[in-house]
Formats: sequence, structure tokens, C-alpha cells
Amino acid sequence: MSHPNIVSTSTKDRVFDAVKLTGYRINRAARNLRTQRAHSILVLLPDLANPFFSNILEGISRYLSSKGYSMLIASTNQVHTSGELLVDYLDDARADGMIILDGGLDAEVVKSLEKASKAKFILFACEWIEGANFPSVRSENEEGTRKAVKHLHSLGHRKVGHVTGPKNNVLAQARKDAFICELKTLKLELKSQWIISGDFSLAAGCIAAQAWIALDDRPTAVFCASDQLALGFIAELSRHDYNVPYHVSVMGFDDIDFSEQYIPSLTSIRQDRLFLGETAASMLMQRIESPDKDIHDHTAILPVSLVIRESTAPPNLEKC
Amino acid sequence: MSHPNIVSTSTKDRVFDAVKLTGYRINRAARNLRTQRAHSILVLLPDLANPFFSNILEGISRYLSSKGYSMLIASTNQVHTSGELLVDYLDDARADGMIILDGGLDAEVVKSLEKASKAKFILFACEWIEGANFPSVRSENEEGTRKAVKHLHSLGHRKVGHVTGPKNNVLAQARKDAFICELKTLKLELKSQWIISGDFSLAAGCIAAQAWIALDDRPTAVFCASDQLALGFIAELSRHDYNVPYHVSVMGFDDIDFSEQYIPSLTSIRQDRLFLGETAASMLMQRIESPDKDIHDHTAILPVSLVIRESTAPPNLEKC
DNA sequence: CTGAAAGCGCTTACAG
DNA sequence: CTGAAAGCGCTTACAG
Repeated sequence: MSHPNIVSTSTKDRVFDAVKLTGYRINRAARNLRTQRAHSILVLLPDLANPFFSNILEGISRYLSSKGYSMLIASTNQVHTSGELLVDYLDDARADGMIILDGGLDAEVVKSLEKASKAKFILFACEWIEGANFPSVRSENEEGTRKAVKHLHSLGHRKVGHVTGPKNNVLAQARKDAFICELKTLKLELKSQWIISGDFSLAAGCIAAQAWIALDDRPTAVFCASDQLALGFIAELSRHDYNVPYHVSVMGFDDIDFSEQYIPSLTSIRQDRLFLGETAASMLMQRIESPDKDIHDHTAILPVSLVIRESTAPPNLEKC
Repeated sequence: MSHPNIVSTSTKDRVFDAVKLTGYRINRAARNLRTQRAHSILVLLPDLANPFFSNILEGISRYLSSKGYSMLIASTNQVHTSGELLVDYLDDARADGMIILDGGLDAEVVKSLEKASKAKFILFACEWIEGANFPSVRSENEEGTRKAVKHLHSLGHRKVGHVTGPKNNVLAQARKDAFICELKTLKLELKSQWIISGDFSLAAGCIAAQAWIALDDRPTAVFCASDQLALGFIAELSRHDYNVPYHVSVMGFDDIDFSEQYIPSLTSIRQDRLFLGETAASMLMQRIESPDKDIHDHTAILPVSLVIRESTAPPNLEKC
């Protein structure tokens, strides 16, 4: 049955008839043991409860199931708290490879992954580890940030602020650096208090809004490092009777589903998370299925696009 | 190593020393083959991209990893489109059991699951199949609906509408039936056009809002079968310059993260999805680990609670 | 092209 | 309490 084309037609028919008759189902545990393949890969999320990852999972799962592979899921917290080692998934033959969506792994864990016997089959998606040499798939964070700042600039904003993601997060860092860089390119002023620290969450967006309200000299537009930040920011402003985009324009990054339905709907930078998942899965599968081939596509950077909605508008100079 | 307590201490030490020295890792494929257990369970979602399920997954995953089990994920669409059979996961020894979060499976698929050799290890969570005999875990849909209607009634609303979930969905049906029933109990009027068909999505909420706007005699409060519906409903009303709760009170069901941050924040019926996931996993594991024991807890119904926020208020009679 | 044998790495029962 | 043997159900190489 593994190689149906090398036997005669009559034998093939007899075999397939017998399969139907007896209801034979292959036993994957036996096959996995014999082939030394788990025929499954592990996807590691920072936090299973975060809906941001749903679409990426969908993309990964689609690709894997088309190749007959299963998708195992774990979250960083759990692996740590349960005392399991991440590298065990590879070493104990539970998974043939790993897609890691968490760039915030402990240095110690990263080290153990780097020297794992199956280190070649570890790939980062969305986030990545600065300094480590794992292949990765990510969005155009810099270009997306430039698009955001340019959009606000083209609306007439000259005082633009930024709410960052969590300190030490690679995405947050990349977006913040690109933000500062683009402001310089456009020769826009940047006061240090216009950069407000956050952490990608709704709650952090609320706190950032309070910081914005407390400023003497407020930016007329704010680029948030995630949509959730932006949504929380807008919500808190609204509670203090500030209107978006009338008093301040607000942008996010990600374009999650809710952004379109929020009031006001949110201008954002769209990442195609489904495609990101599919790309990650296909890159990893390529390595697993042809382990000897030298593969050159080490980092895939996927395009993002500006989605203009109601939360950004020309600055309302009289009010600011 | 499977039974460390039946050997002498000295032997035990020698074994564990050797394990450390050689870096021995158990091969799970071999263990799975020998024990005839996959040590993993499959979670089937209707749609991986739907963030509603994230917290349930987190709950399931926590419980499973505490028992040394892995979590496999698939979505109904994919299983169908890839031509795989759902029942194969059980039959080919990939999974020891299944938690199904989709009550909308084809009758044919349900039938194949019912006569599966491992049918005892299939459990429904959140949704369920009317007429089938699988164990299930669900929230108090009826009681939650009663709490919602009572809340609106106690605010003074006498004309209460409902936006339903998808036709044929068990949750939608349960909530709609309970809604009609509670209105009768409270002796409230119910016009047939006050029940608006939806499908749990943001987009359906928008369409339902248009239907509400088009009514001659509008309900002063609307109970939506999901938070996403309610959020879409509010968004669309806002685009037509209707204010919630001033022109109409709106409630949801689920209490998803965004509901707290929406403008206005959403009054809802809270389901503890994390706990639901943990309960489902624990019920299933009990069956898997003691297959001979007769287990009586066939259906677990978990409590829900009313969360009052800004989207509901006393009716504004002059405006309606 | 076909059939029988070996072996993947465990666990379990059994003999000593 | 300890050690050696059998076997889970496949796949792969090998002999016919």
C-alpha cells in the first residue's frame, strides 16, 4: 500500500478490495515508529487565549492537513509550568518540527533548541529571536510602520505619537525603530513623551490614553503598535469625552476582525495572517521532507497593506 | 522506568544516572504502539479562525498537558475538504478521544462517529447534537437567557427583541426558545418581527440593526444571541446615528474580551470558557483512563452570570 | 513482481 | 527483585 504502483494491477485490486472488506485502517503509531517520523508538527503560541493567532493557526493547519500531517498545539506558559521541556517534543518523537510564534522565549530555552538534534526543523513565524539563526516568516514591520506614518503625514499631521508594544518584544522594537526612523525622514518633530510604552493589549491602550490626556503638548495623531492597543486607546478616550478622529487620529497594526466594526472603525496595517501561517508551514515541510537539500530561503518577509477607515482624519488644529 | 517503585533503590539510582548520562529520551511512537494509546486527543473546531474558541482551547490544553497528553487540533471544514474522515483520527490511533466544539456536523458524520469503535471517547463541548447520545459540557443557555431578559425587564423594558444565532444551531435554538418562554413568563408582548435572524457574526449584527431601524414599532431593548452580534448591531446603529443605550438597550451572550472595551461597553452573559475547556478535558480523560468504569455524569451544565455594563439602561420612552 | 523476514523502541508478562 | 523474551503494526530490504 505504500507503493501501489510497483505491483501488478490484479494484486493492487485484491489488496484494495480486502481493505474495503475488512475496514482496514492504518495504525499511525506503528507507521510512525517504523518510519521514525511523527507526521505531526508542534505549533507553540505565547498564549492560547489570545485570538490574534487564530488565523495563523488556520493557515498552518490547512497546509499541514494537505500534506497528511497533524497539528499539535502548546503554549509557552504551559510548557514551562508543566515542567516539560520544549525540546522534548522533538526529542521524544512527538513532532517532526516546530513552528514557534513566540519571540520571547528564555535565552536558556533558545539555547536548548539551538543544540537540539532536530534544530533544523524549528521555524519562527510572526516573531523571531534576534541573534539566533532559525529560519523565520514575518510581516513587513518596517514597511508597515512607514506606511502608517506616511498616511498620517499625508493627512496633514505634523505631531505624531506612538504607543509601543511590550519592551523586549521584537515586533514592538522593529515598529518603534521604524517609527522613529520615518519621523526623521519626514523631518517631523518627536518629543520623547510622545512615545508611550504599552504591551499590545486593550488594557495597555487604555493606560496609554490616560498618558496622552495628561500631556501638555499632545500629538494630533497616534500610531499604536497593535489594533488592540488602538481599540483600548480609543475606548478610554471616549470615556473622557475625547472623540476619534476629531480630537486625535488613531491607527493600529494587524487589522484584526474587530477593527472594521469598531466605532469608529480603525485605520490599520493589514497582515495576511492566513498566508503567514501557510507560508510558515510550507517552509517547514520543505525542510522536513527534504532534509538533505540546502534551502536558501531563510527569512520570508510578507507584504502588509494600509487599510484606511474612520479613525484617521486631517488634524483639527483649533482643538489641539 | 514505568514502575520505579517496584525496584530497589540502588537499581533505581543506577537507571536514573544512566538516563542523565546518556540523555535518554523516551520514544513516544514506540510507547504509543506498545500501549495502544496515542496519548493525545483531538479537538475539533467548526472554524479555527474564530477567536471565540481560544479560551476553551486554553482550558483543554491546560488539563491535558497536566496529564501528559498532547492536543491535536483540526477544523470541521478542513477535515471535510481534505477528504479525511473524522473517525479516522480515532481509528488510526492518532487520538484516544475527541472533543467536538461543533454541533453542526452532517448527520452522516454523526452516524459514523456513533458506530466508531472508540465512540465512548467522543465528547461535545459548548455545542452538542440533539438526538445523539454523546456526553457533553455546555453552559446554562436557558438560565443565561432568562437572566438577560429579566435584566432588561427590571430596567423597565416592556418591548424586548431578539437577534438569533444561525438557524439549526443548537445554542441559537436553545437561547431563542428560552427567550420566547421567558417573555411569556413575564407576560411581555412579543411581535414576530421583533425576532431577527442572525448567525453569531459581527456582519449579521449589522444587518439585524438595519432590520431594527426599518421597524415601525421598535423594541426598546434587544437581546443578541452572541456578543459579536451585539457589537455589530451597535456599530451599525451608530452609523445611522442611533445611540446605545439611549435609543435602544443592547445585550450580548458570551462576554468576550472586546465587550468590556467596546463603546459603549457591552452588557452580557458571561460564560467561563476556560473552565468549560477544563471540564470537557477532565470528563474525557476520566473515560479514557478508566474505560470500564460506568460514568454517570453524562452532561455537565456550567453556570453563567450577568455582567452589567453601559449598553443597557432604562428605556427612553420619549424617543421610542 | 511477490512473499517472508527483520526491526523501529517501547511495555508487559514471565522465568529465575 | 532482576533480566530476557515476546510483540504492538507497520516499512523496508532481500530472496525467490
